[in-house]
Amino acid sequence: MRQSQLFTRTVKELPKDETSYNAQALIRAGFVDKVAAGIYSYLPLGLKVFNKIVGIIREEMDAIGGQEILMPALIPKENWVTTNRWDNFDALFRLVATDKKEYALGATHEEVVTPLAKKFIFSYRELPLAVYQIQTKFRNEKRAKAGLMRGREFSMKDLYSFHANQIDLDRYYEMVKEAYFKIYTRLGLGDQTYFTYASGGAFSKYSHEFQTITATGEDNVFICDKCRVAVNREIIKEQPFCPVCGLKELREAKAVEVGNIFKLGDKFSAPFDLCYKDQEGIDRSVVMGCYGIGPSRILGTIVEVCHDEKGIIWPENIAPFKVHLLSLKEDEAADKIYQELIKNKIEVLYDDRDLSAGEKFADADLIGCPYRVIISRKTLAADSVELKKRSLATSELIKIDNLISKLQ
RNA sequence: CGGGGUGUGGCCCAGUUGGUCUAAGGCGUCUGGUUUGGGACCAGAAGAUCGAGAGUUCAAAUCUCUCCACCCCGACCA
Repeated sequence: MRQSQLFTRTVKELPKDETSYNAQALIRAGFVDKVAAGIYSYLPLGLKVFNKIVGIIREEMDAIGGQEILMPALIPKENWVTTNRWDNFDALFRLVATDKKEYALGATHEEVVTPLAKKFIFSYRELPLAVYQIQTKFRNEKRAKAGLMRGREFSMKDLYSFHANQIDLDRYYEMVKEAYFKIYTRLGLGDQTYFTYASGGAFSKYSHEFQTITATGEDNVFICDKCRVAVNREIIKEQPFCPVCGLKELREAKAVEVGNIFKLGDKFSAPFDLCYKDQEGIDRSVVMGCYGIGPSRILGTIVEVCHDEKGIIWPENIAPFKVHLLSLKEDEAADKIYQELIKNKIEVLYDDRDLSAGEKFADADLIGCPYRVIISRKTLAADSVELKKRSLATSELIKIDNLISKLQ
């Protein structure tokens, strides 16, 4: 992508009214645009990152047998009435159409997936089963805040699993847990993300969260460094202790919830009467689990975790481009290298704009591609380019002929 | 939802004891020129119903009322 053609540009001034780092950086760098409180547009750079996050999540869901579907955002009132949530779900966006029919925008999809499963699950032979979707959720949060961290419209991967019994749910639950760790590791959040014991909310008496440690997090957790697990402060009665080893000396930290997994049991299969026939021909309730990850919140979290005073430092797996190629008044040579990178399928943002070096450096630091390649009179005099990792302070001169192999 | 704060060209903002505001400056944009390894410089230009509505007044960005939006703290958060 030639930067001269890019839809967005960076801005120098911090956006007014945004104090969270992720909102400031993503808006300044042109990744997102705020439409209203908690409602954002994804611009070319931001959408590239978003799609990569979603791609990683999709691969790991497929790997544990999840089958991708897409359910509607517009959900009829009756579905919510069945589970008593039409009146009891505060954050539901309810709406009345001109023909007086009532709907709610999907805040979660148990009310759709359970009746859906009822159409295909009849026998123990069809279990277990897992379907997931990556979709936009709508929740009328009392207070949207912190950029992408808590929006009214946000993206969510929600996986739902269906089992013949609790034992099989427990088995699959562990598989999902492992898959989630793989996801966070691939997203570059592995080191600071903890499996966390939390309250079950309206679904069940307990649940597990994945919490990423960052100062801007909304949650407080107590970490056991020995077991690499955490406990959410919300379930602590008197003194915190590690639920795995019992240790009482735990480290307190701010964290953001980047995933949540629940054992639903028959909370939803019961009201929708989702049953199967077992080997004896007896009707039994399907046992369900649900598992969520918010790609939009993940995007904001990564920016909170991965940045310095100059801008974002994208983990390589999700960077909008692998390489930011800067031409310092040497467009002819830079054009050639740009074509060479494209030919070798290396994602490159090419700063071909007629701007001063300082501006190009500042933009490259702000946008945060993992590798910066500079072509100038100085480097060409040595048949070289300057290669610098965004995460490091040092740079090196390397021969143009060696650039591709160095980047592959 | 309770408390606090803020709304002025595309962006950041000055001005708010009513009067010389015909609204200043910076960024960005456009034109011309000089520059080119860390957000360069000179000259010129375009661009504003001062969040919206109502009111007070000879006179409102400035005062009053109502409403709206956004941010922060708290509560809530399936």
